[in-house]
Amino acid sequence: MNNETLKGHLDFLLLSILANGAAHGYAVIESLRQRSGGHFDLPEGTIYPALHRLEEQGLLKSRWDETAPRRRKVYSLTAKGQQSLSKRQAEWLAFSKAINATAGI
Amino acid sequence: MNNETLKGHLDFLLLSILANGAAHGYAVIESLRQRSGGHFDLPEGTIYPALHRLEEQGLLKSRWDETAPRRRKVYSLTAKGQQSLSKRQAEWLAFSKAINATAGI
DNA sequence: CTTGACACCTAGCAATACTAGGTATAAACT
DNA sequence: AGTTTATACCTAGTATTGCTAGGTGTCAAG
Repeated sequence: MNNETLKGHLDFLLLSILANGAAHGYAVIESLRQRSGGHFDLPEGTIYPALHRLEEQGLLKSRWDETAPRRRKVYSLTAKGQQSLSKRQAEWLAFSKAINATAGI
Repeated sequence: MNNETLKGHLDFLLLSILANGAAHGYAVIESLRQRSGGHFDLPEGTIYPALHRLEEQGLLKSRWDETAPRRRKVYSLTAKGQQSLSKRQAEWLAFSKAINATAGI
């Protein structure tokens, strides 16, 4: 909720969302909310800078969709982004396993 | 590893460790390493400030053990800490579930 | 014609794990 | 005897990052 638990995991979520197909920022927010069952209801000030970061790192690429009624910046995974996603998924599984083991769950 | 994935989850781990019995800081580091299967090999500069923070918040209490060959500051859970642990465990379960759902795992 | 949903953006804040340094004792090795 | 290693504590400063709080603009609905 209002704590810092998401830190370091947001990029993984964004890459996961975009692995299911290109999407613009606002739609990413909506997907995050729906697919997490309402758990991840994140403000724009969180998502947009994160998308910019990932693009700057070469994990995402974007294009402006001018055909839509409103201007939209559509993001999609690069090959490097796909690679990073696989790596991050493995890291997440190891991380959550380690937490569970440590916490005795 | 070297990323920020631990952020916001360390307190939960520390409370979990100390729920199994009082321990001093150096032993907590050792427990974290062992119980996580080597995944959490955390530097002292991470653990000591975190323990101080938790004590300041009233989740831990400490006493100096002078009987040991070297001086040791032994931490144990308070009632408030026990409560917080239960809450954090539920939050962790919800969080990891939400991540898995979002990532499609 | 104003409210709300859509759709983008950024400067600064707050929190936190970590780096890099420090002190000190006991055991083990050379 | 002297040096290294493991034990055991500490803190000032750094870097990253999610978020707050503001801003701009379009379009549909009331």
